[in-house]
Formats: sequence, C-alpha cells, structure tokens
Amino acid sequence: MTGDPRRQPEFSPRQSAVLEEALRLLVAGGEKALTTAGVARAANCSKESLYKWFGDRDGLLSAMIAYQASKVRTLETEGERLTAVSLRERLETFARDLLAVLSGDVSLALNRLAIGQVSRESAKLGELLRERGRRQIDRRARALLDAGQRAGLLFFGDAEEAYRTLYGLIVTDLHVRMLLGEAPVRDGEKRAEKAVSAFLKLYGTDKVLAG
Amino acid sequence: MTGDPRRQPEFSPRQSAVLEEALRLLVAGGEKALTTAGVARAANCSKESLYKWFGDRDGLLSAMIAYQASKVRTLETEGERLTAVSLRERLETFARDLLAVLSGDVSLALNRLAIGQVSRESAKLGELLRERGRRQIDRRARALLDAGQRAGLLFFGDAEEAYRTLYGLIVTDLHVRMLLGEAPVRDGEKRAEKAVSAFLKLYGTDKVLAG
DNA sequence: GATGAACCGTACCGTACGGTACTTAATCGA
DNA sequence: TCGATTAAGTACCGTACGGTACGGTTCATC
Repeated sequence: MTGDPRRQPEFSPRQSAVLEEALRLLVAGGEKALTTAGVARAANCSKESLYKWFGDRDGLLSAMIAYQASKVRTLETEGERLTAVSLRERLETFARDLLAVLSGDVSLALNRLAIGQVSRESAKLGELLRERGRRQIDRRARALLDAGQRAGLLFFGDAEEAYRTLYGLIVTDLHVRMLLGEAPVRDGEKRAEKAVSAFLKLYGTDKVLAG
Repeated sequence: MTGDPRRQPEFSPRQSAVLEEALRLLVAGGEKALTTAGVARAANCSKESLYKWFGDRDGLLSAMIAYQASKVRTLETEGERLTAVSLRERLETFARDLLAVLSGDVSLALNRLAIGQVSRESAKLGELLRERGRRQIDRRARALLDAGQRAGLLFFGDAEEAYRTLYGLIVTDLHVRMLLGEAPVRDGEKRAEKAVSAFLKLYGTDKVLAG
C-alpha cells in the first residue's frame, strides 16, 4: 500500500502526459487523428507501452475521459448565507461556468468522440462521460438550488425538474449546435443573465423577486 | 427539362431506395457499419453505381442527410384564430412533435454521424444538418409564436430569444443525453406540458394566464 | 559490475476499407 | 433484331490502422 488508499492516482505522471498528448491530438484532428501510432509518436512512447497501460484502443479512449474528468474539480464555495442578490450572482456564475465548460475544446472533442462511439458494443464511453463528466457540475448546481430553497428564495417541488429547467434555459440547443461544428457563442454573459432571470421568474419566491 | 423545375426530384427512386437502405444500416450499426461495400450489398447495387451517383463516401453521407430532410414535411396547420386554450394546445403539440423528432432513430443516427464528422475538412455535414434539418421545425415554431403575439397572448421583444427559451424548456439536455446513448424518455407528454406551462409563465400575457 | 524490469523505437502482420476496373446481364429505342 | 446504355457483380489495388514481436537502451537494485 503506497500512499493514501482514498487517493488513487489512477494514472502515473508518464501516463498522464501521454493522455494529455492524446487529448491534444483528439482536439486537433478528431477521432480519425487519434491513431495508436500517432499517440505513441506524439507522446514519445511506444505502442507496446500504450497497450500495456490501456489494454487496447477503447481502453485508451476510456482513460482519456476518466483523466479529463479527474482534472475537473468544482470548487464548493459554500458557507455564506444566501441573499436574493448573492443567489442571483451564484446562479449567474454557475451559468457562465457551465457555458464555458461546454464550449471548451476538450469537452467538445470528448463528447464528439463518445457520441461517435455509441452503437458499438463497447458503448461505455457515453455512459462514462455522462457519469463522470456531469456529476461534478450537477452536484454543484443541486447544492445551490437546495440552499436557495432553504433560504426561502426558491420554491420547487421536484429539485431534478428545477435543475433541468435551469440547464435548459442556460444551454438551450447551444451544446448540440457546437457539437455540430458551430462556433462557440460570444454572448455568454448576457445569455447567463437572461437565463437566470427567467429561472428566478419561474422558481423564485416573492423574497427573491423583490430583490 | 423534364418536369416542373420547382420540383426537383433530387434522387431517383432507385437512389432513394439505396439511401433508405443506407439509413437502415446506419441506424443499425452506426457509422462503422456504413461501408460502401455494405451499402452496395444491402441495396443490391454495385459500388460503381454508388460512386457514379454520389461521387464518394462523403457524397453518400451528404445525400443521406439531404434525403432524410426532404422526407420531413411539417404540416402548416394555420388558419384558426388563436385563443389561450388553442395556443397552449398548439405549443404542446409542437413540444411533443419536437421530442418525437429528436428521439427518432434516424435523427439520432444522422446527428451522431454528422457530429463524428466535424473537424474533418469536409465538415459540411454538420452545417447541412443544421440548415436542412432544423429549418422546417424552426419555421413552424416561429410562426406559432408570432401568431401568439399577434393575438395578444404572448409578448416578447426578441422572437429568436423566445424561441430559444421554448426549445430549451422542452429539450433541456435530453438531446445530448440521447446522442450519448441514453434511452429516449417515456414522459414526453408530461415534459411537454410542463415546458409549455413554464414558457407561458415567462412570455404569456395576462390574457393567456387567465385562460 | 551484473541482473532484471521498464520502456522506446521500429519493423511486421493481418485485415478492412475506399476507390477503380472489368465482365456480364438486362433494358430500351430505332 | 441490333446496337447502345445502364447497372449488377466481382475481382483487384493501395493504404492505413489495430495489434504484436523484437532488439536496444536506460535505470534501479543487489
């Protein structure tokens, strides 16, 4: 047992460097550019090492998703007492962060990769991406919504439905459009503000609407 | 000049049959299963004919999207005078139809195909899908929203933003989740109702909220 | 300094696919 | 009935990729 069992490094520094290079290739050229020989060449490692570490190509793809997800750590800025103003601010920050994440090069490339892999037998990539990629940001939003309800600023019966609504108001069809190749938006700021205003109009109590 | 110049058949019956078979293969096995030899075998045609008709493999993919888009014809059920009740009904019908379209096998397969093709030089598929696939349903919704505004039931400054909001409330992240392999929803009915209620709460005038 | 593990670089193999060429059957107009 | 066009079927070619094997090199351990 080396190190804290709760802290599983999951990937060695060398492997992380290789995965980083693989992500770079994927972003640059899509899945077609992600050949085992190409990754080995770009990362200055041998194909034999790739297969030893990741099993096969699918293992490499899964590792790339797991690695990228392990890098994303959402800061849980809890603690303060929520007010109408601070709730709105926190929601807008969440909205901006969500749009930034979804617009990111690596995120888009990995989503495209996973979507392209669906309907293969080893269709674990999509599930992996849904599970590991979304959980962090979902938990952050859910915690914020719950805090808003506890503070008497929001009211909803079904937290899942409220969160889905918030997500839809922020993202609309932008994610799919970007996945299809459209350039990321430039009005993220205004989009975030409008989405949060609409959300508060739907789920805000009198307390927050007066603020 | 054979036939009406406004009615361009675009694809001969034989070609349509081939494209139909290609779509079937794509839905069944994803892009990997869509080989030229496989299409030729499944459609009982020669590879040489495929290349004569569609140029190359990319041409075949584009043709598949164009063909599928040409099959979708949105019925423009205009005419009646909108009331609060009928507007809600029409919006809910639109929501159900939108969810049904996005959940369709062929739609999901083509979207996955186009998304997988992004970041190749011939990245026309995504654009093609955005242009030809969405235009019909967008126009229908925009017409409905405009009619609602003219009838004094809706109020919005920016029609584009109102439509985006409606879309986001209906679909949320469902489309991406399905693209990633999640099974289509079963609560489309309730989802449509709730989305329309939220939309009317945001954009409905007193007239429609009273109804 | 010897030993063994890890790993890089490269060469190699089998396969599968995109695209082309050729042969043969069928359809159709004169 | 004949010639021409079309397309099916097949065989073929080049290439590129996933996966494996092997020789050489570094590096840690004894």
